[in-house]
Amino acid sequence: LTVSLPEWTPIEGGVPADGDADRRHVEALPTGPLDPSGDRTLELALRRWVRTYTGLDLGYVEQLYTFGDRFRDPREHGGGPRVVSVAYLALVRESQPSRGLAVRWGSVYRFFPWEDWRGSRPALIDDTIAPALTRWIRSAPGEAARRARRVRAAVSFGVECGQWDGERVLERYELLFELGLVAEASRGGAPGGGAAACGPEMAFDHRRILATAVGRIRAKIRYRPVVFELVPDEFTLLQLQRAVEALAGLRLHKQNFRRLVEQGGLVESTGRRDHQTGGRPAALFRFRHEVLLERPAPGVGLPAARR
Amino acid sequence: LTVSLPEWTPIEGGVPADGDADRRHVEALPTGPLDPSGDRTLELALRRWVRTYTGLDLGYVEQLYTFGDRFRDPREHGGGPRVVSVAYLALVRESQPSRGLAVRWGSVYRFFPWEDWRGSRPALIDDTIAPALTRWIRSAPGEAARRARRVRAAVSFGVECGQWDGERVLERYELLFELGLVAEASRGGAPGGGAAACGPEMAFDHRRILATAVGRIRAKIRYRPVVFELVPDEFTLLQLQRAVEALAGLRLHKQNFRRLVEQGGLVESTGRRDHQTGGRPAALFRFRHEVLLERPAPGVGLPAARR
DNA sequence: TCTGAAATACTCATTATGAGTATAAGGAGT
DNA sequence: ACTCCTTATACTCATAATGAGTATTTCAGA
Repeated sequence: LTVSLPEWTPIEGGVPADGDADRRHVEALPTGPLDPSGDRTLELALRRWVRTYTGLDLGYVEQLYTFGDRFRDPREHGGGPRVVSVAYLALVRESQPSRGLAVRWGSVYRFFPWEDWRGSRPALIDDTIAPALTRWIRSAPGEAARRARRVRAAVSFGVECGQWDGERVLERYELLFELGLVAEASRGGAPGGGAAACGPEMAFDHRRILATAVGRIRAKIRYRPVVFELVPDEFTLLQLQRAVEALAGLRLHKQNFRRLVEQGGLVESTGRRDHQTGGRPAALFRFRHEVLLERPAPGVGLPAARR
Repeated sequence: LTVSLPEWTPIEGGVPADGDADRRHVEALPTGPLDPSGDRTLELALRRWVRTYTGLDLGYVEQLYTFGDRFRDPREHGGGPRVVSVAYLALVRESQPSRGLAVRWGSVYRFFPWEDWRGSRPALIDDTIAPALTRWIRSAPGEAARRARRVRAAVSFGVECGQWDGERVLERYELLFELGLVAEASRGGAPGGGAAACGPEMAFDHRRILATAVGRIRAKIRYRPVVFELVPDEFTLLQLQRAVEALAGLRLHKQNFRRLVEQGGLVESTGRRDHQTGGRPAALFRFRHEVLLERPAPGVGLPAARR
């Protein structure tokens, strides 16, 4: 699961001029201005922008969210205009932009180490986050506030009751922000100090945007067959499973995944096989587009929770 | 299921001046301008606007979608500015705005008669929509286009395979728009003529916005307990069911609904009973907030589809 | 006290899900 | 050719969730 990262720190409202090149580089999402008299729709404007600056022709695109808080661009403090950004989420197959113009791919989970449970429960949670949560709960003013904080910690991180809801990415990020555990928190007036305890800093509110995107795609995968945007036309079931796992941040039961996807009519065999697997060759499958006609919400059904 | 409708036709970017009062009234959603130097967040701006113009203090609010097509406000043709609207969806209990300042409630299904299956399969579908779809499919240029249209009709309206996906509200609206079956289609250059065959006209692209909202809330109800925003603090299970049915546009099996909501831990009895039911008095329930701690996605689980 | 109307309680078959065990089919090394 | 390692694939089985009923209870009002 990777995200496109420009080599330059984008300035909302424009691709940076050469004069900005020596500014401190902070990781950021690619952004660009909207030409009001330009494209017919926002989505077309986005596609054109991406084609221009990365050479990539986007396939699957969905509008994510519109971010319009005051001071999300700190230059607003100095009299700069209020910057409202309409964020889009695109799924692309390429591992590299076709003609990478100052853009590269980077792992999403580098910015959200606590979201990747594919190996095991991330150590960061027990080492850093849980103690900070406990302190935060204890330091609440009054019993009612303490209860509220306990509930919030439990819902977001599944402490105590042992539930982990993969889709609450944004809630977790915002809690960590308040706890001062993400680097950009010190900018916003929250109790800073934690510095880069939980992943590297991102420009402006871009980590919030990315958290929104991860949460959205994790939810979507359940009821729309969007994974297929991320695998080649022909794929083995394990490839498909790995893609789902990357999105969900979870390991899945291989046999059940196969049953789900095969008996659910999501894929059909091509008859060919892949011999690069290291073990028994795997059958190659393709997406069955007809499933869209048959079932209202054909997703890949992740396990509801982890205990 | 109702929607707030201003008595005036809103002008994007402002509450209408008195001079506009004699313009032709077209049904519309309430809209207002964003003061860039005003509220801290878009949501706060929305809440303040609604409080000012309707006296209503909104509870549940979620950002819906950002609409930014060119010419969605036709005055753009005459040199007007490009209007980008960030739409929000709010759920409110009141049946009337507290001090209804030129705003009233109206049924959503008046604008989407084909979406209400609570009684039975809407006659409009067989009488008007299905024949138009058939003509539209037949008139496609070439076999490939004809197949594509057949697929689209089948997915959206569940013709042939008999599947009805309640959440595809927007897809259906857009298809009817292309078919010229909604009144506002004639404005957009589509083959007009159908006039008000499928519900009354709405201003600008407001019916598209409303369709987006209905689709969104129908999806959301499955995995978040949002229905409770629409019923009193204490309610009978039938009241709750009626609220879900209004959103979903479907009749539900009463006994199974009870089982779902009761054994799912979504509600708890208050001990009191409602004697206004006409039959055996119904127990009054309240929402169990603790369920948010226990389950990751506590929705009300509608039946997947209708055959 | 009868009756209609709803609420509530059960039943039952079917399907979906989570977690395994067992077997098959390749490659690499001997 | 044989062994071993690795991955793919096929089954099994208990449990939970779902869809569709039937049966019973409890009220208000005639």
